[in-house]
Amino acid sequence: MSTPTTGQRQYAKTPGQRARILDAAMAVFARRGERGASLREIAERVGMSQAGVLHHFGSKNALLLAVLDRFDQEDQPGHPLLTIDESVAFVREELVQGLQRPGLFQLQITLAAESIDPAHPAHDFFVDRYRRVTSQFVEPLDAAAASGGLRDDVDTTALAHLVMGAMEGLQLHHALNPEVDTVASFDLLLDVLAEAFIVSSTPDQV
Amino acid sequence: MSTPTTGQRQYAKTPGQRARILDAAMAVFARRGERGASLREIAERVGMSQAGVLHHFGSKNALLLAVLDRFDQEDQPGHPLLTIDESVAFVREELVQGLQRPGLFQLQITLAAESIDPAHPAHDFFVDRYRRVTSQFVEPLDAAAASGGLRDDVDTTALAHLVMGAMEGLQLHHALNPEVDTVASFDLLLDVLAEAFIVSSTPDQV
DNA sequence: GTCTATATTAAGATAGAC
DNA sequence: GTCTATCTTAATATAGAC
Repeated sequence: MSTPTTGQRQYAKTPGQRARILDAAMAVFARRGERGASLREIAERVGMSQAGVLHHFGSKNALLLAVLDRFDQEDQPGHPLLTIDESVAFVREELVQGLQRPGLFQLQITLAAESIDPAHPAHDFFVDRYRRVTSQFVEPLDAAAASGGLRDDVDTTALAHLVMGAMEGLQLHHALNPEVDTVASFDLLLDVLAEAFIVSSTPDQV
Repeated sequence: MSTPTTGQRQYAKTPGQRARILDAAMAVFARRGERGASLREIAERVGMSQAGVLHHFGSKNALLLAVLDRFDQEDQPGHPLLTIDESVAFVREELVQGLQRPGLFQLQITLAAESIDPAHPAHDFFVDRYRRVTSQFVEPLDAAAASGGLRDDVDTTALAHLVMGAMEGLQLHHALNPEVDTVASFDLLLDVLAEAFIVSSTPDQV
């Protein structure tokens, strides 16, 4: 029963090829944006024709959605972020990783900025994504505030937006000027915030 | 001599029309990016044909450069920024203005992100721009550090990048989610930084 | 599955009338 | 100065052979 002869013939669309196309699409979208990227450039990277790429994904739009889907997974924390320490460690690690895999952040920034346009095919995705990521960050902050780990007069929402905004803005600057040390600036922010807002039994703890 | 009859006839290319086209181009580039914008959409806004627009600027690329030129001017401080207070007040005011003129910041973010691609026509402009804006910020910080207004163990470059990065990242988030209060988050940052690094004779001063 | 060939659409740019 | 008409190019997508 491994290859049914009845019913519609299921073309495997070999997962291997799909993955290779996704890799290439991710890189090209990251460099050129969705609007600047062409199926031909993606196809060229994979070593096939433009029609070959479309055979696997049907349309450029579907390919974009598949890329966003995978991006979302790669970007997900392995476990739920319950404490501030975990959240901070997670985003900081993302920043460090980003230095070695510039493609991931570049994809994020390039597509997110393009997506400001409500007519952009990834608009809804990014609107939703930022909502999710924000709450993922606000929740540990609120929990900490409730349990006394954080000064209780802090606007946790403003704080979460600040940290996320700084992270992304720094990445944008870094992409345009590699001299920008994203991690140094981000650590500066984390240190200052910790000093100002974290109520800690043992001092000097981030 | 107001209209010389000798020599090459100088078509005025009425400054009024040029300005109207620039306005429209700025708005459309801000919404769609350079790659997503079309001369036709710009022309439609002005109420003329695509060929009419090209008559005034020659090419889409030239139009883009004209837009960047004007953007740079509108964004320039009226006077040199000598102290930290002046610099901070200036960028904060920009942020506040940005809420009422979303087009300006949207232009900045959208084109800057597109420009990460070295092949983008505005790449050099933004690389240069970030260099300039950064030094405009680092200089007052260094001056303050030298004169004792700032703790002298601060990495002023990292600090400048942090402030600029936060500003832009917050704008990006705001563009995708209007609930993001850019000014609130930015003020949070400024307060915390001032508290941590500014050596002030009178306390509580930003 | 992958190719070549082609249909279709949309873009920037040019030519020439008015 | 502005228009219409057209050239040229490049893109997505489809059809059909292998």
